[in-house]
Amino acid sequence: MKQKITLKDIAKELDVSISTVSKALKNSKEIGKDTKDRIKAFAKFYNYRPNNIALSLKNKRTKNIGVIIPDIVHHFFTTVFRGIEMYANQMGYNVIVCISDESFDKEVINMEMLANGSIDGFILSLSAETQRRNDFTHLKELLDQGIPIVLFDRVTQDVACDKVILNDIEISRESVTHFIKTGSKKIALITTENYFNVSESRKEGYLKALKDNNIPFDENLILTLPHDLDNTKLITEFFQKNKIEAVLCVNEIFAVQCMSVIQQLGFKIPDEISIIGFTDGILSRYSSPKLSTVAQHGEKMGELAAKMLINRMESTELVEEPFRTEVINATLIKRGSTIN
Amino acid sequence: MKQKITLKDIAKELDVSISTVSKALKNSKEIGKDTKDRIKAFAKFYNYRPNNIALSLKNKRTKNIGVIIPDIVHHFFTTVFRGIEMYANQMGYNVIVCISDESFDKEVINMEMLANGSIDGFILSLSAETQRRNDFTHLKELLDQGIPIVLFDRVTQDVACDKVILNDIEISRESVTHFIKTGSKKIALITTENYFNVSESRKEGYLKALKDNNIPFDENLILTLPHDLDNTKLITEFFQKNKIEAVLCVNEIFAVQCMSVIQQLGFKIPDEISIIGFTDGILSRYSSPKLSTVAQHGEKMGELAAKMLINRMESTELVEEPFRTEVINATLIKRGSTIN
DNA sequence: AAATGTTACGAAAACGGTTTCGTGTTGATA
DNA sequence: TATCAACACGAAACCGTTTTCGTAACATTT
Repeated sequence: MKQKITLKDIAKELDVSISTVSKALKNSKEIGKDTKDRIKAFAKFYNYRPNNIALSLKNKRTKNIGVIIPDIVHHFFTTVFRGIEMYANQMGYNVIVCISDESFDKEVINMEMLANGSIDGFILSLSAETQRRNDFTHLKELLDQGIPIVLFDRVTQDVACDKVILNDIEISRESVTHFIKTGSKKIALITTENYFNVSESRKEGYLKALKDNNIPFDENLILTLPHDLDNTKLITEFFQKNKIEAVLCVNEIFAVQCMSVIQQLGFKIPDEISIIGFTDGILSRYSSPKLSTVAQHGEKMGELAAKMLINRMESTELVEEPFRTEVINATLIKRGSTIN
Repeated sequence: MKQKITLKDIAKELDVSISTVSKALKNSKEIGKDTKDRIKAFAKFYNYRPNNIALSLKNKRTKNIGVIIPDIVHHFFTTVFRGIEMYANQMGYNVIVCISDESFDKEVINMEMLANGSIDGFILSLSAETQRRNDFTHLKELLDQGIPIVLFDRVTQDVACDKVILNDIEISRESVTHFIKTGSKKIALITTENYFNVSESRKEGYLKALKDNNIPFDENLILTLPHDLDNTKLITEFFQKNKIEAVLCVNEIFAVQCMSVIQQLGFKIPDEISIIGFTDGILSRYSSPKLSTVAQHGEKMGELAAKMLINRMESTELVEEPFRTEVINATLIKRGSTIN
């Protein structure tokens, strides 16, 4: 077993001081040419690499970013993560991921663990439970300790930090408007319980589009589904009870479930019923017909979040720049489940 | 801004030495009761937490695990990762993820970065390019430096370390046997280019099942598809040219693409053509009919990998235990795309 | 009273780097 | 020849812990 070589080893071997070795390897002009050459050659031969931990301790920065996401087995978060990882890596940062699993406690514990020196900053999307409890003291404390945070997608107004969000209101307004333009009037919304601010925003856009086009709002055309269950029955009843011409779903799972039900009931997609979902994932792309959907550009979102965080971490300004909230523009991808 | 408090701060404030503080907080009986109480109270009040970096430097272990996966936007890897994260977290480890993006260079660079002190061990699945090049010197060097590695799924015999794999051969034999038992004879295999040892294994199981049942192997019934393209045309031709009664696909994307094509061509699933895919992901569960598929139990695989790694890292044995290769038993989930 | 043991704490080294400052040896200048 | 930079390098502090070892003060034993 070849042990990793340290400055001390090199120093001893070449009979110079540790500081000389350190300086030589950084090409300091304090050190004479021959000494430098000797040291460099030796270091290269033994494949010397400085110890990251020692550097972190000395420099008081780790070049690690902490990412906390509610769920990794989820297309949107996965793409955001990929965006973060790519940009961070490119900038010489590593990414430590923790999964909060939608739990407040896990979110808190993970963040506190990482905050004790393991990372220089956080990127996170709030867990469902955190949003429900509306308790953000853990975030505030970390910010207070000078650890920068960037929130994405599931954010809150209650903490002052950088944020990246989707223009949920606007894009769902646009989607519903598309339904209306293509002749639908009875437009349904299938959503989740509303402690998610994103569901809330999507509903807001839905209502706005109706209002803009003088279509009366019908409470019965909104279906709220629990997460992760087989909702086939509820959806079937929903479509049997109501004469629906178009439906906006807040995620792609609901959307494909709808498609199945609708086809089962004998309606033609998109001629009789149009569908738009959220998240341009694998389901949307491989369903038949292919699902029209709102692309959330997760990768772009992750990249932007990472960029904002790294910017702030590396900023040398004495006065802190004001916090920004950046908006990623979602786009409506029109495929086979809508009349285009 | 509240700066994090250190042992030194406490020592100065309470007018004792740093060592006394350290010992008091660890409840050492070297320290008198009152001193201990004073220090503990103070530490608690100021919410003292030891600095992870300093601990890492001192203890020569980081409690971090490096995970290198080829692609995160991929159901199987995502579930494996979740398994790793859950177990690691539970054991007090954090997880640093790097995405190799199927690139040899990224795999090498990322591993070397992390190996310089950032992590205590690796869990990885080889990138496609690494498998193609058959170059594993980076792995061997790290092992040689005493850094433990656990390979999962995409492994190689060329490096001596712990491994976790799926019983690919057996499960695809089982799947094809199921086709045969339910009356199919003309059984196709849709696979990827074979530098993936997993594809290779699945093909082997396929062949074995045919042989066991005295069904002659027909080269024409194997379709090799490039990755990530729209393969609809190729698949359509394939089904038009050959009279096929059942098809095994090495992933779920191929499987749903097949389903679409088959339905388009007017065949009934599963009555005229049966399908089995690999990966029990979102696609399989929400297709119609629901896809019969091979569940790879990624989470279990990840958990096992993490367990093996942590075991080895924490082992105090002087003689190293021999390397093990553990096999995760995949299961065939029979749903609507097969006759059951 | 001397020897010994116990208690309660501090000094210092160590982990692996970076960086500031000091200094002995040159060679050039006045 | 005395003075002074410039050069080339080393000593030591520092980052925040843990841990070994030393020791002053007091108590106990013989």
